[in-house]
Amino acid sequence: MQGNSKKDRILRATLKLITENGFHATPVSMIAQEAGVGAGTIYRYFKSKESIINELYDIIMKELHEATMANIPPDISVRDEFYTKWKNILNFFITREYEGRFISQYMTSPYIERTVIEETKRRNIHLKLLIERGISQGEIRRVDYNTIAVYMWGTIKQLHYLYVNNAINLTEELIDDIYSVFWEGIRIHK
Amino acid sequence: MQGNSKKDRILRATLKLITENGFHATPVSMIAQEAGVGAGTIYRYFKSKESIINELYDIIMKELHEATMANIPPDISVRDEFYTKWKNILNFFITREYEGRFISQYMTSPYIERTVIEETKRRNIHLKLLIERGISQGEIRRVDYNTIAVYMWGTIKQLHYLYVNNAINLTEELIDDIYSVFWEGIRIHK
Amino acid sequence: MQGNSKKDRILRATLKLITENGFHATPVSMIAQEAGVGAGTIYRYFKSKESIINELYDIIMKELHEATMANIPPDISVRDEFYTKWKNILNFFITREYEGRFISQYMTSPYIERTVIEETKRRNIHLKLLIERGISQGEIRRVDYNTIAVYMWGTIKQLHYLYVNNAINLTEELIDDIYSVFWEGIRIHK
Amino acid sequence: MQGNSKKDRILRATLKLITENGFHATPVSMIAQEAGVGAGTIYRYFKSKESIINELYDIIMKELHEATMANIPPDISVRDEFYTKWKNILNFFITREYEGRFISQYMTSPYIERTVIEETKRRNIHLKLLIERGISQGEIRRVDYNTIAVYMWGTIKQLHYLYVNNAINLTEELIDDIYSVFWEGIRIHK
DNA sequence: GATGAATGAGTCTTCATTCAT
DNA sequence: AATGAATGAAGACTCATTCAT
Repeated sequence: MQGNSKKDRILRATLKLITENGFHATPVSMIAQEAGVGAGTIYRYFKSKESIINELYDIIMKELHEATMANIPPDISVRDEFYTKWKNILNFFITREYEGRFISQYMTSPYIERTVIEETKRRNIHLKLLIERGISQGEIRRVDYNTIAVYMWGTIKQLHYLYVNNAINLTEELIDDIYSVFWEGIRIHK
Repeated sequence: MQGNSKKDRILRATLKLITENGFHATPVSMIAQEAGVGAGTIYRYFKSKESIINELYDIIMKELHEATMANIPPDISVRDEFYTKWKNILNFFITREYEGRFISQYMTSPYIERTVIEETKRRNIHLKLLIERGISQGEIRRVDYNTIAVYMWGTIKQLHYLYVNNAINLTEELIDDIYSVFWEGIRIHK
Repeated sequence: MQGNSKKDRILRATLKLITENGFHATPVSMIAQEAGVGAGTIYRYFKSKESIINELYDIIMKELHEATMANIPPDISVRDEFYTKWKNILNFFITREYEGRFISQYMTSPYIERTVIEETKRRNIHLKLLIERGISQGEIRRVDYNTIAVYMWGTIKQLHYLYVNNAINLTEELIDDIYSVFWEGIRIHK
Repeated sequence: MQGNSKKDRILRATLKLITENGFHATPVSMIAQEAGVGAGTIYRYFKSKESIINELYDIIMKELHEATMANIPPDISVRDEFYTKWKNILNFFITREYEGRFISQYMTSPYIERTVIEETKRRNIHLKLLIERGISQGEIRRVDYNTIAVYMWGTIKQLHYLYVNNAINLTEELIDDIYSVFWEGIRIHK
């Protein structure tokens, strides 16, 4: 999606316009114009307007996954791995403006095919492993995988929601304050 | 909205259909049919299709607020007040199927007038007071209000998201497990 | 139409609103409100919205006719009768703002039943008699009745058109200048 | 507007239907059908239904102006220039059935943008020059420009009105009779 | 008689998608 | 492969008219 192929330009145009205006306020003709292609051309690369969204969602979720896994050396501690991954995801949402808002908007939308739920689960396996490692190493309490997932994603999505609606000032202090509750909540207090 | 007036029937029909199909996949004519009124009748009670949503959102947020404040005796402990309110909100999301999904979908939508953000802030004042009480009574750590807000809402919204997408089995154990992380994360470990 | 009966109030409201806004920009409900009656009440007095127009047209044309015949003593000269009647009509158009504009707007409209053409002809008989008298008395040239009619009405309607569109400044000089062309054009130059 | 382009066909269809039925009794779908195009196609060429009218009015007024100026050799006499132009305009109204009725109907309508009034004034400059020439050459009396304008247009519009309503039989005799009153009224009787 | 809430047919307009070039 | 003109189905909304009260 970083390239300059027609398909990439269509995807980027869709991401930008749909994030800014919403799905129904973005006609295909507008996407075509922003992408610098003919309206008909879009239908060479995508079956329908909806399918652009689905492909976009898939790409962005892959990118999010990659970003999540960055800076995790093989010998990283449980504590650091949790922190690094949480921060990786948060950074993705905050720094990649369009992508972050796009995920928020379309995660709950009826346009996204329901297969992505499965896909997401599959991509979260690394988290399951991390939890198991944390428990077996006596670093964290014996909490459910879903519990961790709820906290990892729930905090980030809510933070992001407040951020894009200008309801909060996103300082390092606040971010660390928020993370600390999560970590204090799951770690074993020795 | 529980009544049988035409207006109530329109609101209920809109809530159901829009939650199930989305705003743009729900023609006004369909709302009229579900409500058992003529299409034109809708415009006696609402300025536009969009304004139905806005009124609906307002009503539901009021109901959510009321539900949040239930079962809070004056002499309740900080610990119990946190738990009760969190459970109240979660219960509202889980048991009021349409209302919960509606809030999730439209919280981020462009249809909702931006004044509701302020309204929401205003309604959350009780949470601010609770936090202050918890801190002054030495029950919880000195955490930011926004941190608490992120956890209260973030966990519930994510739980709800997984629930309506059938990604989790919502047992009492899981719910308590999830809540415990929050509470362990903010309470002072004596 | 000067009275205070419901019917009169409906007619007056229609005249005002329709002249200012046009037929299609004036809903029946607006007429009802202006008249201070219920919308349904209008249908006790008129078969349809269109029929209000037709009745209105009929009333106004009668009033115009009466105004036309004012100040004509039995022994008036041909010259004075022409002048007085022309001025009478012009005055009606200019001083009765709504009525004048109403006639202009609806004379050519498809809402007016075509029977009024006959009615108008019938009402113009006095003009035919005047012409005949003028010719037999050697005051005016032997011109066709239709010619006179074209001038009487054409000049007034065009003057009125320019007047309501603020295209001219309607001074006594201009009015007399205009009339003089007509009179000089038909009188016998002795 | 004589061509066979889609735009021309839309303009011609609108002229015909709107003249026969009136603006509000002519749905866009009907125009599309008469023009042999899809309803949506109309909006490629015109911003709105109203804008078709405005463009139409502009085109027709240009054509009327051209027709008015026909057959006027540079050395034409004042008398002949008056007559030729008057006849040119009358012929346009009579022979171009739709155009004539369209002008009559929409000259006073609220759909026509008010800028056209100015445009019309501008186009009538040639008449001003003719009057000045007539006065300086001692051919016509010192009458106001507006007086002449009232007669030129007033007579034609009234004649046309009676003609399209079948109230008169438009013979050459009548036409000349009518014109003679105007000319006798303004010329200097030597 | 009077009302005005209710209706639903009818209108303009948008826009995803097609297809001739 | 690429285009963009053309389409027409579909949608929000208005309003003349009806009818139960």
